Amino acid sequence: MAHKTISDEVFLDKALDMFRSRGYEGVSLRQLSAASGLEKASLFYRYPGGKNEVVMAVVQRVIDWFEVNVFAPLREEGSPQKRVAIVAAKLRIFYHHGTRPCITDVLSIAGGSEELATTLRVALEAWLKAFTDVAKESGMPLALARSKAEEAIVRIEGSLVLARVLGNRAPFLNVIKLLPELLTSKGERLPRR
Amino acid sequence: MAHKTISDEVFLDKALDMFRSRGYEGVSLRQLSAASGLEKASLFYRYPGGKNEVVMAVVQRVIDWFEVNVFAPLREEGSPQKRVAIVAAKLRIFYHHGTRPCITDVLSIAGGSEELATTLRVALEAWLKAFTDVAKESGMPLALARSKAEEAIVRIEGSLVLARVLGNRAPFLNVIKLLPELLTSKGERLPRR
DNA sequence: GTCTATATTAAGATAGAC
DNA sequence: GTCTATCTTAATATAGAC
Repeated sequence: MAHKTISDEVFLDKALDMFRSRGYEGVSLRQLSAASGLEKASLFYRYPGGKNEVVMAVVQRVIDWFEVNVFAPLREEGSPQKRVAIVAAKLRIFYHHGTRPCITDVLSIAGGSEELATTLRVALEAWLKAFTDVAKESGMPLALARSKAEEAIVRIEGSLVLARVLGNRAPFLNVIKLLPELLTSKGERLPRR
Repeated sequence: MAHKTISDEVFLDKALDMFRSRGYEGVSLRQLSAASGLEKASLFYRYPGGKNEVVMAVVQRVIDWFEVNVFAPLREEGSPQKRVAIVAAKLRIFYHHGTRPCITDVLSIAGGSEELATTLRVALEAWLKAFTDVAKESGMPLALARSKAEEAIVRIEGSLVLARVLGNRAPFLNVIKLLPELLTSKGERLPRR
């Protein structure tokens, strides 16, 4: 086999793992080439925009994953508590139980394109809105729901930083466990509209 | 003036600002040269170990700042609440009211030396210990004090990530404001030993 | 659609003049 | 103690063979 190939999905998963641990500036096309088995020229054939186009495809794949595994389940039937618990389990897996950084954190460090920064901002705002909506539905007034959603994401992001620096996953696992009680009011539940 | 010069303090402050916003891989010696007005060869004269030695000097300067402005004030006389409030104000300034990232977050992204990673871990553990000690002194049992200290740092780090991605400093300013009540028990105070 | 080969620019780093 | 000049390697990117 003189020529090697690799599916876009497998390639982007490898690229995701590299970008989320080393950042935009920390991943070179040579490294992407070595990890995928494809020559650099082949990467340019698939992604004519070069590294920026690769990282944008990676981020879009993450956004799609969040839509399916986080945003959609939060809109399903069932009690808000139950929906949040399901999503918490998904997030635990996405972050490999705290052993993988958040790509939004790592890629938001300057170096990437304006397009990348904007996409990350929009994606994080969507996450914030999804958490706010479920908290509101559990019975909280909007301002409180928004505040709890912020606190939840702040604590997920912050605990992943601690996990990376200290090698201690406990704070992350703790936040994931607390997520249902953090995001849903324990009082009376409002009927779903 | 054919030759230019710059004090170590001013140079390291410029370097700190660059490293905390762009990360280790995102700052080149050429950029450090341009920002300081010194040629690359002059930087190697001052820091023979190259970029790693520069970043280690930057980190040591931050550690020294924390010793003077965070750790020492937390050991002073006065109520724990008051001491934490003083330190909170210092931290607000260090992070430029939420407009500058945490260097521990940014530099812990892979790319730097093992020495750098170890130094960041030790520094963050010292911060955790300082917060744990003041929380314990305010009357909490050790396990609770440690948990509150973790939560405080998690929320500082996480809110700085949100500030960077969303351009919204409110969550950071909120955590800084909450710091005294987060880290000190509101009940009876134990007498200082 | 992947390859080899190459172009161009920038990276980290050093030698030696002043 | 800073400079100019240079070295070596690696970065992004493209041309053209297969």
